[in-house]
Amino acid sequence: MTRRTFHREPEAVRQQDLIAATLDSVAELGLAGATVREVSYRAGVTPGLIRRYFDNKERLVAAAYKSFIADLIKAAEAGCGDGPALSRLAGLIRASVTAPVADGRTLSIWAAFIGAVHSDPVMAEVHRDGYQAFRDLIERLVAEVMSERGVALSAVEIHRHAIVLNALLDGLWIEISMGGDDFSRLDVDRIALDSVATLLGIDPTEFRD
Amino acid sequence: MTRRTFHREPEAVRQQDLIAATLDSVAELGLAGATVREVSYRAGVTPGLIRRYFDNKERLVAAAYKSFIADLIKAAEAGCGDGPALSRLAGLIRASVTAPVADGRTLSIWAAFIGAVHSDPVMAEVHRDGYQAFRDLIERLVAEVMSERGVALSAVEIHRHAIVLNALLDGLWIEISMGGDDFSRLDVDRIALDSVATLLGIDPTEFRD
DNA sequence: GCCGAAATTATACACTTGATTAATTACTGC
DNA sequence: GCAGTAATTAATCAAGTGTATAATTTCGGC
Repeated sequence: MTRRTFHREPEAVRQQDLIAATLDSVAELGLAGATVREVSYRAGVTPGLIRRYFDNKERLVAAAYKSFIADLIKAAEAGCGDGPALSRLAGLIRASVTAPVADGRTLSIWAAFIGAVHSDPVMAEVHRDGYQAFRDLIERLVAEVMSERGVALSAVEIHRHAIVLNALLDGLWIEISMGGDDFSRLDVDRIALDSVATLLGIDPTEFRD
Repeated sequence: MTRRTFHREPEAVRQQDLIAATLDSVAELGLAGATVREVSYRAGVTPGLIRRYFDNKERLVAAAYKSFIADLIKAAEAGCGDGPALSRLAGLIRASVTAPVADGRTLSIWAAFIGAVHSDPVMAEVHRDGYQAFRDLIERLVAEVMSERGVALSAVEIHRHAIVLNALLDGLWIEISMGGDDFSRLDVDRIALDSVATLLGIDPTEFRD
């Protein structure tokens, strides 16, 4: 009747492991499948341990969602790189419609969490922050692109452009991640870039880099 | 110790009541909150009764989702009316960004269900069918609009337009339903119509009806 | 009016869930 | 090496879940 062996981990590592295990559970089994037991099993740990690192299961889930959103935005921003605003915007668009942002697992996790946003205030806050960050990023880029090209637009016009671009990218992201259609990566890039160019009144050939 | 009184209902009515109660529960409490007891309580009925009308709770939820999707598509199609293809497309767009299609409750229900699509095959099928129906509707309209205007496009070009339009409408629908921004209904209509017109290469003023 | 079939209720069961607590183990500082 | 502290396990609990079944009530046909 010997206990299972274990080894201690620094707090940050264990927390990260638990969050990763939570995201794995959510991706494969949905939010309802991310039980304390399932998560702890995937993390190679005992259920009781979760409570030492997260007050509630609710907190754990919220932390996982926060981490997920942060990674998503980080990946999108990384696609921007640096250089002229136009090519940064192109990079953002490409990143939004390509893995790892646009892929089945990411969509599954997003879909699972999004359902909890409405009924859980904590999740709602995390969601709102992340969403706004992405929209601000787009709006800033649009503004830079326009000023770079010497096109004078009012603040509301830029805002409107950001709304439309954001919607288009969201929609494309969902469509692509769902994988119903079978477009090659090249197609996806061109469709996204051409559409955004058209919406902004830019020559698509120039926009493709 | 007298039993509560009750009255019998025809099968179709009871089924519809249970589905409506399920959707209410899902809208307010999320999918996890739509327990057998909660649903039966809202339907003014006893938990056990559900089993007479639906084999599983899973079946009940799937039926609710199916009904929800059907109503959504019906509402979108109703916005089309009849007449020239261009005005039917305009009607579809308006319907997509206006209540009851675009509103908080609808989004909540959609979000709650969408999370279950990945892990539940039955839900996946319902989802796929509804999604494809909407995309086909758009594709057909685009084709008609183009032929109506004497613009010759290949099948793949029309398909691409449908993909982009669908994405844009989905994205706008989400944004509007979330209600983060505060645009008036007029703004919403104009933004959606102008964007679609631009994407299709149509003069926006002509498109607004 | 009453009888029988069908709908509905009431109750109970087995299971899973998140949470709690005490016992044990691994590791750090000396 | 050793002691003490903190992390981890193990075991248990109460609450809530979906499901099953028997007891009741409603209501249409006669």
